[in-house]
Amino acid sequence: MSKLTTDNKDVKAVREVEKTRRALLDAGLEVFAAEGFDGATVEKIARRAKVNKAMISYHFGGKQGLYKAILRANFVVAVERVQALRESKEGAAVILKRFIEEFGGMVASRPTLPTMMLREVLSGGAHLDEELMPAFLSVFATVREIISRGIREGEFRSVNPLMTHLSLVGGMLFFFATGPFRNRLSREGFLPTKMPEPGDFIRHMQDFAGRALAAGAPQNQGVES
Amino acid sequence: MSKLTTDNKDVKAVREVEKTRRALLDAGLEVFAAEGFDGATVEKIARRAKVNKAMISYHFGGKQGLYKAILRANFVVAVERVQALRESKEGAAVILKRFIEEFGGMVASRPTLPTMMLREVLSGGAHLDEELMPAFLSVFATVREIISRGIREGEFRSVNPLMTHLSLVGGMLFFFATGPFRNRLSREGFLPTKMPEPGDFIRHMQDFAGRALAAGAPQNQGVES
DNA sequence: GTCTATAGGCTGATAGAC
DNA sequence: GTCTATCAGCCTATAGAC
Repeated sequence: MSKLTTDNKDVKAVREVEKTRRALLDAGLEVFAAEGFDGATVEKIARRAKVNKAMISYHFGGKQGLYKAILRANFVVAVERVQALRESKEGAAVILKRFIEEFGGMVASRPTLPTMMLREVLSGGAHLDEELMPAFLSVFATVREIISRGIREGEFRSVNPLMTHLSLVGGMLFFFATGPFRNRLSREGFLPTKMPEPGDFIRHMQDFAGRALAAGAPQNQGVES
Repeated sequence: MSKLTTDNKDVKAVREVEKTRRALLDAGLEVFAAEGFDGATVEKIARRAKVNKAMISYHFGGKQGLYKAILRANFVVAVERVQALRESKEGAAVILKRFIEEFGGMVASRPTLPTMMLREVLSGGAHLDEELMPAFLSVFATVREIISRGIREGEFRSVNPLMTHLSLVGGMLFFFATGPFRNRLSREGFLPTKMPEPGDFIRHMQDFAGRALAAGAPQNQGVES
């Protein structure tokens, strides 16, 4: 930041700085996900990051700045991974399965991300500015596009892409975001069932969506009302 | 509260009291849903209820007391409606459809309730004590029971009831809780599609789940990996 | 039961030393 | 870049008058 040229001393300094920035981004993701923007305190984040709390203002311009930086940093990778699916030449059904799998993989490395996304949507996107909103929406738009293409090409039956995408993404966000809650219930004996693993749910969702979207008349829907 | 016998003057007074209590419960539901427990302030709630903010402590023992009272008041009706489904003698497929419909109807009268439920789950049930937890869980348990019964009686294929219930309830909570966000997007021109009505989504979900759970092999799943 | 005024605690931000 | 000390603002809760 200080000079245009970079000597060895600067490199070392930059590395140190990046370390505290990274620590704050990681700790903030955890705490914001667990307690929400208002529930989280800068002191708790700093403590978890093992960094002085004044560093939050110094590096990110305050609590809100850190929050937005966290969203930005995590969305970038999410958007890139999903965007790649758009260019696949395979059938829509295959791409949809792969999207569900990608989503699960993304979550595996950052389990708290779906919680942040869900909180953000619940608040009406209160912290999404003109820069973040497009990235946020592009993930959703991709799903709708896959579905539309599947309908056009005859692989899927004629469903409403928006509602289908909402039930799909909603179900997945819910599953992953509520993991901690299920664990608590299991620990306290409220849920006797054995807990499903992320991989189990991925397969469940692929199967569930695949059958729900398959072209052709249903074989058995019980009763038609 | 003051006497065991009740004369006319008391009746009138009780009515007045119930009015402010009710106003606070209603206003609190809105504000807590929109901003979360930590984001909401007692002053904002009192202002919306057109009541003095000291009344929150007087009637509910504070912010937290009001919050729990809101959860309790709303869960009672939800649990009762869902519980009734449990005793139905009809087939599981029909009951499941009816549950989805009931859920939609419940939300129609209180659109902010799913948001509160979702926030509660995201926080790991931070505000659910020994009294509220069973009510909260009974709604979820009912869905699992319907699914299990459908499998046992051969109407549904052999799915994992917990994961199925999560994708179902998650999808619905997500749809209803994100209504305000979708409206914002639509207003700002980010979502060109026309907005789906609650009734549209109910039908979509009934169809979606019905096909996904139908017994028998799928007709077209694209590719089996 | 309702309202006003105020106490008391906590939180985010920053000035200034190193 | 990092840390300590401090401050100003906001928020919940309540004492006390009506």
